[in-house]
Amino acid sequence: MGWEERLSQAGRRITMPRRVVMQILQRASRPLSPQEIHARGRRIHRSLGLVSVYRALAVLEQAGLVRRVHQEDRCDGYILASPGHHHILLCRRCGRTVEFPGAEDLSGLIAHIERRTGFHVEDHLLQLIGLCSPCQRSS
Amino acid sequence: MGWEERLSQAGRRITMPRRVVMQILQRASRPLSPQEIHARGRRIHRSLGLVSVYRALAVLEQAGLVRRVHQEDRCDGYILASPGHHHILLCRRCGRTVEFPGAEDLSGLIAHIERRTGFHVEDHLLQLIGLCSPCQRSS
DNA sequence: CTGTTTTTGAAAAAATTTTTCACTAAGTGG
DNA sequence: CCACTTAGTGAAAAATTTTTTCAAAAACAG
Repeated sequence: MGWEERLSQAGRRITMPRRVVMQILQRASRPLSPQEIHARGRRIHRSLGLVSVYRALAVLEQAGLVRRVHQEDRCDGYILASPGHHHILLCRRCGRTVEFPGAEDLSGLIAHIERRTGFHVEDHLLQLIGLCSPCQRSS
Repeated sequence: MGWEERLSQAGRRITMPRRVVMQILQRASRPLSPQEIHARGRRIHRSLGLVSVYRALAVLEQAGLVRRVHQEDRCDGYILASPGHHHILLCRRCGRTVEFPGAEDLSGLIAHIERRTGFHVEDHLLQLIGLCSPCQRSS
C-alpha cells in the first residue's frame, strides 16, 4: 500500500505540500530539516510555504510515514519511515541513514529491566551511530 | 571523585552558575529544560542568567556530568549523568527517569547489524519509554 | 595578593516553531 | 461533472528558543 493510500485511510487529504515533502524525503540520502525540505521543495513548487512543511511533517509523522531522527546536536532531521518498528543506523560522517527491524532483539533486555525497576516498558528509541562503509574507507 | 573535581580536571573552573545547575539537577526527579533550570536556579542565586545556564549545560555535558534526554516532542531536557555508558528509562506520565548500565546487552545486536550493513558502529542512543510503578498503579 | 584568562549577565540578534486568518482546493454526494 | 463542505494553504505576525557580542566580574595559578 502506497503512502497516499495510507494517508487517505488516516482521514487526511492528499495535497501538494504533502506530496512534495514525501517526494523530497524519498530522494534524500540523509535526514533533512524542515528548512532544507522547504528549500528543496520550492524547486518543485515555488509556492510551497515553510509553514506547510511543518504541518505536513506533523501529519505525515502521525501517520507513520515519516520519522524524526535524534542526533546529539540536532533533532530536527526527518527521514522516510518504513512501516513497523525500526531502528536507525546513522553515519556520523555523511549523515546517511539505514533502518533495520529488530524490536525482538531487545525483548530480553527489556524484560530484565522491567523486573529490576518495576517499570512497564511500552516503547523505545534506539539509534546506532557510526561510519558507513564508504566513509570508513575514506578516512 | 566528585563532579567539581571532574570538571577541574577537564580544565574548567568551578563557578556559581555551574554549581547552581548541578544542584538543581541533583534535586530534580525528571528532565528539566534550560528555562526550568533557570527559573529554579534563580531561587538560589537571583543573579543567575539564562545564558549562563545554556553555557553551563554545554560545558557540563561535554564533561559527561550531564546529559540530554530525547523525547518524541521535546529534546531539551537535561538530567545528571552517571559516569560510564548508561541507558535511560523514562516514565511517560510523570517524567521520572532511571539510568541503567547495559552497553553489553546490545553487543550481539550490534555485531549482527555491522555484519549486515557494513557500518562500523561507534556509539548508540537507547531510551526506553513506559510507566514507572507508581504511575502504573494510579492509572 | 596580583595578574591572566575564563566566565558572567544583559542586550541584541538570529533561528526556529506556532498562531492567526482570509483564501484555496480536495474529495464527497449529488 | 459540478457544487458544497471542510481540511488545508501561504503569508504575516507572534512566540520561543538559542546564539552572539561585549564590557565587567571572578576564578585560580603563582
